[in-house]
Amino acid sequence: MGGNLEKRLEDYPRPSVTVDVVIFTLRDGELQVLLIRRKHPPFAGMWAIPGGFVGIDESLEEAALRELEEETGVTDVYLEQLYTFGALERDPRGRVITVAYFAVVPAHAIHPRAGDDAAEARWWSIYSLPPLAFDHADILAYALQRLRYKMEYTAVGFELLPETFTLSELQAAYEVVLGEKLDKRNFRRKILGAGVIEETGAYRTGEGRPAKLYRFREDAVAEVKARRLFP
Amino acid sequence: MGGNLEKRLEDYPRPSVTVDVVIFTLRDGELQVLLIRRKHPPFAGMWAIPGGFVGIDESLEEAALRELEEETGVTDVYLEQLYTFGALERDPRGRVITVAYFAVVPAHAIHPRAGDDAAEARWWSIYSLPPLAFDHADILAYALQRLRYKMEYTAVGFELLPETFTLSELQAAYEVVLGEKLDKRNFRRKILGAGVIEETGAYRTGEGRPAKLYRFREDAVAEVKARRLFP
DNA sequence: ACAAAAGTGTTGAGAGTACACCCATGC
DNA sequence: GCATGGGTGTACTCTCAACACTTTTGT
Repeated sequence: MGGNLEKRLEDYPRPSVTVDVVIFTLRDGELQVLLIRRKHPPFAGMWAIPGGFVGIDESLEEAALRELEEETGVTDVYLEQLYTFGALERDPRGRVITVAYFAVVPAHAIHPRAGDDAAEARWWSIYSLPPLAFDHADILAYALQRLRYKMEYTAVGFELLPETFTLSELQAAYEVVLGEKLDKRNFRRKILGAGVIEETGAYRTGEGRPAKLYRFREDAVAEVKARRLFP
Repeated sequence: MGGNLEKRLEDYPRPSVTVDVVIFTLRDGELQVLLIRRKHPPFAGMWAIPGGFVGIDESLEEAALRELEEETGVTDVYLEQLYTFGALERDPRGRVITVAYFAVVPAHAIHPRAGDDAAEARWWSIYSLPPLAFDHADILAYALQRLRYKMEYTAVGFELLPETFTLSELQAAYEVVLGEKLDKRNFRRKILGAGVIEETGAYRTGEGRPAKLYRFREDAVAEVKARRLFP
């Protein structure tokens, strides 16, 4: 800001501020989101994106991480600010601005749990969502669009997988999120050529020929060299 | 949100919320931003990004448009939400969260004017900025990065120019923002091939051969067909 | 031996990049 | 007629996309 003040902060009416965290994972071969069922009005009994009020002594990111930890028990995952929604009538109780985040977590190592204010918490396929409270359908749609975009141009995809994985598993993850089939040879060439993964030396056995296991290289700079519309 | 409540909104401490608008234009062959000099503490006398408190009865976008109009007198320009900054100590007066926007305006048709709370308002080259109040240097750096990115993959560049322009003027605008020289023949081929501009039929005369004037085609869908990192 | 999944190369098309000269006007 | 900026084409390289068979294991 830089605005009008010789008045004090308290002289201006203040809105309430919340964070909402759209949590994505890969489960049962589908892209899924974690939703909670609201215990209290407004929209009691309806499904919603997990979130809550920003404490006066915590930053936005701290608030988002706290909500994420409360709902899933996980820390140290991919979290990114999405957008801030501030329409006047988005909350019937009054003026509430929400800062939306999105998180990408690996399906294993998660124990979703209902918070104090949630009657229930569960994963939903992005293709069969229930009606959502507030403007949460808009938020979710926007988050999904952003995730797909990020998947194409960055390395977020790896956040969906366990630490080691086979190339077929990686390809399947990309196919699910992007919603399209990919060519196996082209996929392998491109991923290996990008130099963002490395062999662990181990193999995964099962039906058919054993597959090499790979891991994501933390030091890899996943450069996005996209063709530009202009010049 | 979806959080904890049977309590009322008023039971939670509320932060103050502001909007800040980074306003870019092209002037004197340079990319410039509009800054205001603060009249009141904190940071009185220091330069800052224009902004102010969000009214309790206006949406975030309405607040940003209002600030933009107050500072420049322009309406109907490119405006996009940038990021929300919410670190605890960013404002010495207390807890203030700011939703940053960035705007791109054509240099003509602007009369910058100081608002009530600003002693002065003027354009600054992005290459020689004064020290800024609050965390405004961070906000500005982020806005610049986003503008450059958008320039490459979308048609925001046209927002910097008047309604009609020559291809050389357009190329110069791109070169200034991107900070690199572009090849004339390649630039022309690509722009014309994209089908986003059309001839007006008129010419601009001056020194040398007259240049065809073009206008941006409103109906043009500036498709961003970028090469993807993955697959 | 057979089922199942892993792994592997080549070719044609399209886009990007580099590069140098002629054209139309004003003075 | 000359200075000034406007306008034009071609060759090489690289990336993308399409496509089918061999290899290794478990049963």
